[in-house]
Amino acid sequence: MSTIDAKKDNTRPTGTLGALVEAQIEQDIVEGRFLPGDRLDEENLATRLSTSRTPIREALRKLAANGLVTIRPRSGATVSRPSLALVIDLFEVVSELEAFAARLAAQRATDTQLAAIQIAHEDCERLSQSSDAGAYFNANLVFHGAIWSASNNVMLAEQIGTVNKRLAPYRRQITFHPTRKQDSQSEHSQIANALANRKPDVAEKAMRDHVMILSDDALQLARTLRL
Amino acid sequence: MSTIDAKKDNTRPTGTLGALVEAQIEQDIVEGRFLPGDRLDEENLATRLSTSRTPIREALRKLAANGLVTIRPRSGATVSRPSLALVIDLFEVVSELEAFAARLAAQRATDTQLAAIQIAHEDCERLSQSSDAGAYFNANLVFHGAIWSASNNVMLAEQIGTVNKRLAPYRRQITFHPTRKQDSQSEHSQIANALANRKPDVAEKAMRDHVMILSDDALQLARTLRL
DNA sequence: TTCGTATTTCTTGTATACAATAACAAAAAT
DNA sequence: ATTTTTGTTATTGTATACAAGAAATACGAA
Repeated sequence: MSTIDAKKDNTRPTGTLGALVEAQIEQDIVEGRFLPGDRLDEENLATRLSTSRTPIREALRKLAANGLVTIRPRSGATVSRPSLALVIDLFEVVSELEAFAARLAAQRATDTQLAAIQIAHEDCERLSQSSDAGAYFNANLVFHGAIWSASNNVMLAEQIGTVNKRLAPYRRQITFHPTRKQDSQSEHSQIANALANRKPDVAEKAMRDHVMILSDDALQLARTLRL
Repeated sequence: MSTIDAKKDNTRPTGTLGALVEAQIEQDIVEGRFLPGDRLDEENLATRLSTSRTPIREALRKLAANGLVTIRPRSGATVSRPSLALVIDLFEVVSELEAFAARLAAQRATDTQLAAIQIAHEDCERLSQSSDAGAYFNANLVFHGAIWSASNNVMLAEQIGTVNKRLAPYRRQITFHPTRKQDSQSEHSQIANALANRKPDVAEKAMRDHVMILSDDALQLARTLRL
């Protein structure tokens, strides 16, 4: 995610310590080193990142505003653990947003952007054969991110990024399953095709279906894994 | 907004001072007492709200995460003043989200929820005649909020709320214009009708058109007013 | 043993002190 | 007069100290 997600945040990425701390904790959550429900002890984090509690607190508050962290007053912060109902809602929202991004991309993407999508798609194809699950996961993100970006709507891309971070733990699980990779790639092909031919309706529907299938599988997996 | 927007935030509304401060500043921005571009001096706010800088800073960081405030490192916080391009993008996103909410509401709203929408619509009708612009603005929010809520997707309602807060200064301007009220009400009628008859496609399209018209007018007004 | 209660400890919330840097102003040079 | 440079001021960023409350533990009673 880090590569494509150079989102123009409202606080410059570099410069202040708090921003670095925030980025660090966010990465730890999104990349699965902190799991949903994990306690985020301020002093603990402060010593681990060798700062005081102040930047930690500010980072945690910002992450809470984005939904990645849940703060119970006077009782501490934990990695958010949304109920199944909320996860379903989040997937529903993101499928609609990504579908809209696909539609816009079909209408507005520059040829360069379309080419980037195509390349990302081919990378996915290639890596779907390989055994490097992590690499495939990243390539997958690049493909989706190329489409968000090609929508040429900055706020839309930002929103999708935010929601997806909250879903990262669940998306991760499913993308790593080998059986899903096959189907996923064929769905990607349909999307890439529709975009290349600039068919907004087709692209939108293909993307919505793709994310909804992903959602169903992720939720089923989450249930069996008692996640 | 405050009435319908009892959103289940990740930090309890009451209890901590920081949360109160945040709510206060957010209100000041959304309700137009702080304008886009206004400087938000920490010490200033601290004395005005009779606390120390610490809760102020935490509140500002959270508001920045939601996009309402922009923080330039070592240079202070201001009320966000998105470029015209970004405002267009935001309207595009919110029109799609609200359209989706209308679709879901047509599919899933309980009869009680549909009744609430109907009542909110009638309140709008009544107040559109009156000269109390503020009251009409609020009734308008209640109508829209009733639909978000009737989508029965908590995350969708939350997202729409967040984006709308960022657009509040622009939406405010246009809703207050008398000529717009007429058209707006007829559009509301179409939406309310589609929902009452549970026609998802019609409701979705009516809502999207409604918000897009609002967007166009708001942007045109913003241009003439050099907002 | 188990439940309830009181006490203790530990973590968070708030205030303040200090350090660093950006904005501002004044002065000098072109 | 304008621009550059330098010094001053003011505001933010970070660390720490203290207060208040929640969680954990130990103790006592049933």
